[in-house]
Amino acid sequence: MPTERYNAAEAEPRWQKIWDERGIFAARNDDPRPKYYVLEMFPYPSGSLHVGHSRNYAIGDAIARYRRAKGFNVLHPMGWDAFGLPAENAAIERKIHPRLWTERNIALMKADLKAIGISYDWSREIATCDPRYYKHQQKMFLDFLQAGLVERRKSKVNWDPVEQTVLANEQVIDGRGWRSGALVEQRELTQWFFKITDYSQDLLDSLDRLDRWPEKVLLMQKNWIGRSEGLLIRFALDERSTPNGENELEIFTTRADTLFGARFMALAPDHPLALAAAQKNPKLAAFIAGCKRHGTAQEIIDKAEKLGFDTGIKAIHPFDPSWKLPVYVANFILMDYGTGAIFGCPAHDQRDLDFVNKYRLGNVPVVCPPSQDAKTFAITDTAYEGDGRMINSRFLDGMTSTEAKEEVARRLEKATRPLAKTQAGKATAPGTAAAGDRPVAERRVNYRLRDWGISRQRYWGCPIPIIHCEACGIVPVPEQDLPVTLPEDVSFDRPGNPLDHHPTWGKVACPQCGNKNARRETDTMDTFVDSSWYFVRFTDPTNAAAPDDPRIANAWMPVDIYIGGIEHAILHLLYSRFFMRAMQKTGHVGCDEPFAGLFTQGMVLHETYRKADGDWITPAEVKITSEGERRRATLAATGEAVEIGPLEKMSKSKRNTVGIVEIVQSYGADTARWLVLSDSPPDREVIWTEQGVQGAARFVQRLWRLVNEAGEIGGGAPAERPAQFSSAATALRKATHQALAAVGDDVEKLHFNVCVAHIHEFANALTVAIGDIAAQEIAADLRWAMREAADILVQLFAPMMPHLAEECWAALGHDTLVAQAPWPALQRELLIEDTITLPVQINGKKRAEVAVPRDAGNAEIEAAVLSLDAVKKTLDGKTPKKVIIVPKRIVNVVA
RNA sequence: GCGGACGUGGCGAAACGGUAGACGCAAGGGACUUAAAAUCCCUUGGGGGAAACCCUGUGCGGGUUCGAGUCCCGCCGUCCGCACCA
Repeated sequence: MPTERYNAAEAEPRWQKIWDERGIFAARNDDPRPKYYVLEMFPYPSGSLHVGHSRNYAIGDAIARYRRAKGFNVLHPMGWDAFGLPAENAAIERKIHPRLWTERNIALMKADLKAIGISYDWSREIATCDPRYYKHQQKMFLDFLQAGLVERRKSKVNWDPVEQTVLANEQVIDGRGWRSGALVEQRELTQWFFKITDYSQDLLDSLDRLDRWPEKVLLMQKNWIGRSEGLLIRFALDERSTPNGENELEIFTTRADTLFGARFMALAPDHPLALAAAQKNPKLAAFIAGCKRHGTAQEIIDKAEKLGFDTGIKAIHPFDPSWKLPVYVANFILMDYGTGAIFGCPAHDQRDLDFVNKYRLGNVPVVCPPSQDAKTFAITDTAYEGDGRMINSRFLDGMTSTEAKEEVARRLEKATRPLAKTQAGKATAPGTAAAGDRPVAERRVNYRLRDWGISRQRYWGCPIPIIHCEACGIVPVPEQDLPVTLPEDVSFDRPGNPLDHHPTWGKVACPQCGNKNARRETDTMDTFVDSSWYFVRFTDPTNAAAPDDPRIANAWMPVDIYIGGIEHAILHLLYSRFFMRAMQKTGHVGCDEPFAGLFTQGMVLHETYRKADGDWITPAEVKITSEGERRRATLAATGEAVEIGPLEKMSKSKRNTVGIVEIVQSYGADTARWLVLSDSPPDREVIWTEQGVQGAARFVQRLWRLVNEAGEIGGGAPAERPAQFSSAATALRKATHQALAAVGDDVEKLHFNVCVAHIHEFANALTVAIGDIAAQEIAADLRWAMREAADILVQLFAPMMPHLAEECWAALGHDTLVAQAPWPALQRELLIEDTITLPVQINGKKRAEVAVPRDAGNAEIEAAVLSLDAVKKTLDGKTPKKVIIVPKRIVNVVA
């Protein structure tokens, strides 16, 4: 039968149009079937898509289509993370308005997503730069403010003096602004914060409930939150030595056991006591200024020498009033962790040891490692940071480190000292001032997690709905005035925030007192805010009155499977988890975890190509020739030699991308989708090669031929399932149902590469079956089995190659859509064999096989095994020591 | 520095503690073609053998087990995350 080649370029748009016209991917909120919410991280609309981007959409779509077939009411929406800096950069570089640039990119990328046939419910499309979206974000900001989850306070930021804007840490490269190249300054700015630290413990504890998240991500979040238990200790200061009579210094430590090894105290350069001392000591002031100049680049921190400055202040040891400790300002103490002050125990902390060795302060070991003799144990240039027995520690001697920590805490909790006259360092227990005496120490849990600063001095973001009034202070924009929309007429011809320069936008009357000279907040929100709740908005995307309808949101949420890159393992996912809690607290939703399941897909890699002059060349411009094992690349247009470079993640900068449009036009979307799902486990990297594309394209054609051949044989089959099947028909049916069982299992586990292998196996089996019967008269039962095989084969690959599947489905005579067909019912009885073949091991090495009835007892199996020639030969008449029979798996004879 | 993951043919990879290398790619041989493409068949971890088969093999060294790619301990290597976090 001459079957024409499958023409993807013609067929794919035709089926996309039919899906679209029939609206079959629209999810209804009132559908009674069980829900399944599958979501791929929405993209930033940077331009057009390349096949590297397509992988997470291909994964998500395979899941969505499979779940639909399994009878779920599937929500599979898509939108645009549309605010952000690149739009402003485009405005500066190309003189195009950020909104126009963004809208144009959305149109381009939407066309790409449609061209690969992802089954989205486009009726729910949202863009975060749409006032109909950010209006609700502003409302929630105000709700959070009222609920005490938003704070305004001073904070240190990286300030680019040329761009006149705040830079994120990752925008600071070697201490310079990534665009301007200007030396970045540390500045104090008043910023808005979301109080994510209110939820530190909850965000940590709840990780245990996220049993469908990758371990790696859970661990990264746990480390990021960074809980540590310790002791907050109030050291008395010798008032005669302090600049303004300060008499107390609070420190945080996790190693209270090493208190008798203390040699010095150290303050962060921006600690209040350090600043107070600097006022009276110009040399100290100069030292502090020097510390601030150092950037935050990791290389610098790594190699930076531990530097300190002796303030002359003396601290008094909590267990010995006569023991005075010098107070230094040191460059390695961070103001925003703990209290910004420490006691230094050099013998048991490497940084402290480096410090004392520089300033010759000496050390006293107080923890003796189990393997060492207390009498001779000494520390020179490597601190011992492990556990052991206490030495040189008075009443702690002989205890373990753990016991000593507990003993110190117990004693210092009971000890009290009068309330500080002048507090040095952070206040710790507000409201206890009236009580008079306070304990010298408190047990304290500290977290690495910091509050989330959301202020950005940018135009293209969600305006913060606040008005500053000289009389009333901070005034929320009244709800009826929301949204606060961005002005259209802005210019980007000078540095800084265009909203600041706008002649009229910032001027507004105070909603409370009517003061005409009030001013709008000109900071906009971090774009991570936009992406922290969009998944809720998808449940009710056109709701004009509220961010969502809690009844609808609660029915859909949480997202059942969220698919995206590992690069979002911390910030986006942590912020979203916080935001759900804040939305729950303010009555917008009823659950706290947004994503029940998470899947982080691997990158798509491609070779890189470079000309002699160093310019990167795109794969499309390169011609590859092979001479035996060697591959050679030339520039197709000129024949110029091109160097083949290493595999890299597809990226614009290395130009090693393959565009969606070009691949869809030359091979079809299904080929591309198949390739990115087939070669590697989806959480690992996959390599895009021309051979891979050709292989996938060949398989597309092979499936098309195979289905047509099987369909022709199955064409004359009876509608009803025959009562009896011949052995050939039964064998085919077994192969069919084995494939069905395996593929279903693979998709559930998201093992798409194994799933692909099983489809290949089934295709191979079907090819053999067709070859075996081609010449014979074909009985009705075999025809029926062949049609069943063809139908199921098509349904198995339909989630991954949906267009080809529709074309095949139609060719098989169906007048329905395979996208709407229920998943085939598995006939388990076909998976059960009457006789099973067990491998037989002798002393753990496979030596033979034995065929036994499925329900054979152990005695019967043992007898069969012992009668095997290979076994008899080894045993040589002796009785085996043991025969291990693992039911339906293996037999091991121990000789 | 701290934390984690991984290490299997020429390559991408499979393998509930139970027959290591499924499936694909590449390579080689063959069929069909005037020829090419497409398609189909065969071979392909290493070593031995005419063959049946045998030996060996999952980074290295130990251990647990009837049985280890898989579990435990110690090395070596690669990758990732965090990082002056007291």
